[in-house]
Amino acid sequence: MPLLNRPLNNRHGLESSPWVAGQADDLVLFAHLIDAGSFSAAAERVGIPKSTLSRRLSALENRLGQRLMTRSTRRLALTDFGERMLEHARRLLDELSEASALAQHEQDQPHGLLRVSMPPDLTHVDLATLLLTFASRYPEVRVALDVSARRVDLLVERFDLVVRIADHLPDDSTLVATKLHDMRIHLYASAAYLNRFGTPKTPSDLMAHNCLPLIGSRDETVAWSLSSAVGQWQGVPPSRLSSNSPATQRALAVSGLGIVALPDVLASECVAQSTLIRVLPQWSLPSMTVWCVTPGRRLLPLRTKVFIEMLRQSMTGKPAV
Amino acid sequence: MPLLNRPLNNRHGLESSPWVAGQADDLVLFAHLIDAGSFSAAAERVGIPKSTLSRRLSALENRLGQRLMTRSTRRLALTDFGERMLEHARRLLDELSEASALAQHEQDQPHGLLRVSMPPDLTHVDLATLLLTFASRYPEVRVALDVSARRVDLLVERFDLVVRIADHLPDDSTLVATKLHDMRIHLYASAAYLNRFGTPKTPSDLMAHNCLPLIGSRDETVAWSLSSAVGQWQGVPPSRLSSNSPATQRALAVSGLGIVALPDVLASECVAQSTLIRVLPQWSLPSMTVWCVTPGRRLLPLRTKVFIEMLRQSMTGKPAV
DNA sequence: TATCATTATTCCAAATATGAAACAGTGTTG
DNA sequence: CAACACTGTTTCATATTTGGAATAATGATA
Repeated sequence: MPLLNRPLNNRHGLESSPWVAGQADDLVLFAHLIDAGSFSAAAERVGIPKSTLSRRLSALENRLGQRLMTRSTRRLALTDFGERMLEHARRLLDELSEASALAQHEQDQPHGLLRVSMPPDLTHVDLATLLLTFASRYPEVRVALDVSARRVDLLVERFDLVVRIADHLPDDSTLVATKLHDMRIHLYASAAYLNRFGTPKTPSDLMAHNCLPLIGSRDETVAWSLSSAVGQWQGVPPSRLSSNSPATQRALAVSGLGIVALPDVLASECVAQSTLIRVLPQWSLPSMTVWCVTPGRRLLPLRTKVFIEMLRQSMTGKPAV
Repeated sequence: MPLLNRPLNNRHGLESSPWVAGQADDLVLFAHLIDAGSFSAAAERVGIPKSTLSRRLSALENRLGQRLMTRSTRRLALTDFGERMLEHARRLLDELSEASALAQHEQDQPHGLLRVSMPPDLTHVDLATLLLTFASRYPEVRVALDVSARRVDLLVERFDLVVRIADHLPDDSTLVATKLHDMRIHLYASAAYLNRFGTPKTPSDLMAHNCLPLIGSRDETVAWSLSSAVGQWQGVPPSRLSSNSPATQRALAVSGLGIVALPDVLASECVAQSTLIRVLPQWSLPSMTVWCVTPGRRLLPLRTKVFIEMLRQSMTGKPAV
């Protein structure tokens, strides 16, 4: 082991004392022992057998090179060395308790700063209401919401949660993608458009229509894959206008510019207002999935868990799986 | 388990957080990890394989219920929870370092208060010189010397060291008696006495002399058991004066009041000055042993070890066995 | 003074943690 | 842009630690 290129950024400037396995734990046990007054009492309080407690304190004394206390079977008397060591042990115990309390509180009550990134296309989620409800239900959580189409880096920007929309997400080793919602996608057009250009009866009829396809990340026009109980059809829809924003597509379709593929949730409002009409109602496109990307599935901050749950409910109307 | 009579003398008034094995240690490891900047560096600095470090930090996070940091293979980024936890972890590490430093210093340099109890009979040890030398050689040690004949309780009075004189010491499980020195005991009288009453030629002649026997703890006169190459003799010496203090006995003998049994070390000075003369020089009494009683043989404070060594040398002129 | 209730320690099979090497993934470099 | 150097994690035989029962020992009690 080269001593020369040893890292020098020690916080204390001094060579740090060598790590000894169990040292901190045993000192804490020592504090517990003295507080309890006897090995038996301390063992019970702490929840370990007294044999273990006895062995570990002997080991501690051996490592320290001195006795911490003189033990008769009936009485424990601190050595003066033990008395001085006890001060440190007590501070260790206190600090440990505070740390545990912090972890406990952290698990009990969601709080802290929740950093979320969302694509702008997620317009069918009523963000305003969602955030308002969230804020009133979890007053200790502040939310930093980033709405952008860019592919943010969860790690360097410290996001707790990134919402993505895609049919399939590349598997990342450190990140975990959870399915939030499956968006059923169907074709829609405005009544004005259909009156003018006619209503397609079969998928192949689409080739004679104006379509408003989604364009992918590399400007390629994505083909439409239609499927129904009858069979499948695939083709690149003829288009003169395309967009990478479903919200924009919807607006274009409402204006009567063509046939568009939209998630039901995004279209439902327009359908209710009759500004859009479903086209080829027996046929549907492959559903898109709303993903929720987090750093690891387990051990998420509580604020993240409750936010995800609220998102899921607002999108599906149902509680978690 | 009865919850009712649970001990209530918890220092915090609160129910103490449950003990988790390894928790304190792992938090310290966490502090080391962040200080080092990476698992590999921390593992090397701390002296454990990185696999162990990785496993233990995962376990810690599981117990805490949250991630402390997001790890890509190239970068470690603290969670904000981790950031808050780090404060506690750092304080734990600092406290542990101070405790280790205390133990280290304690082993390097004898210091502290040395509590010694001695019987007053140990007059042949030049205590003044001994203590003076000790004080100058180990300036960080203060000495509390208790000179008394009473049988002090090492444990409750917190003595580091009790010197006892006896032929045999009862075995105590928690205490340890080390042999410091064997005192040869012979008979002595003053020239004036021998001139007046004659010099005994055989042990039985003693029965016609004035003897100054030692009296035991219950005022019983202790019989003299004489032994020589020729044989053995035992008898209760006739006496009109007795004492429980060898120093007093010696003074009485010097004054010509009778024949006394004295350790050689106690008599040698008087013999050199011819104030005492050895009687029945072929015969000797069972030797008495100077014992050194300590709480346990190993893990004594350094001050105790060095004091015992100095005591041994001052009594025998030789270093330790 | 002898007995008793309770204490700390020791023993050893069973559970647990360890660590060298293999693995899988990431940012950098020529 | 591909090979590289180094990262954190996993694997699995090995070594260590654990804990229930037995032991040894003490102070209080009758």
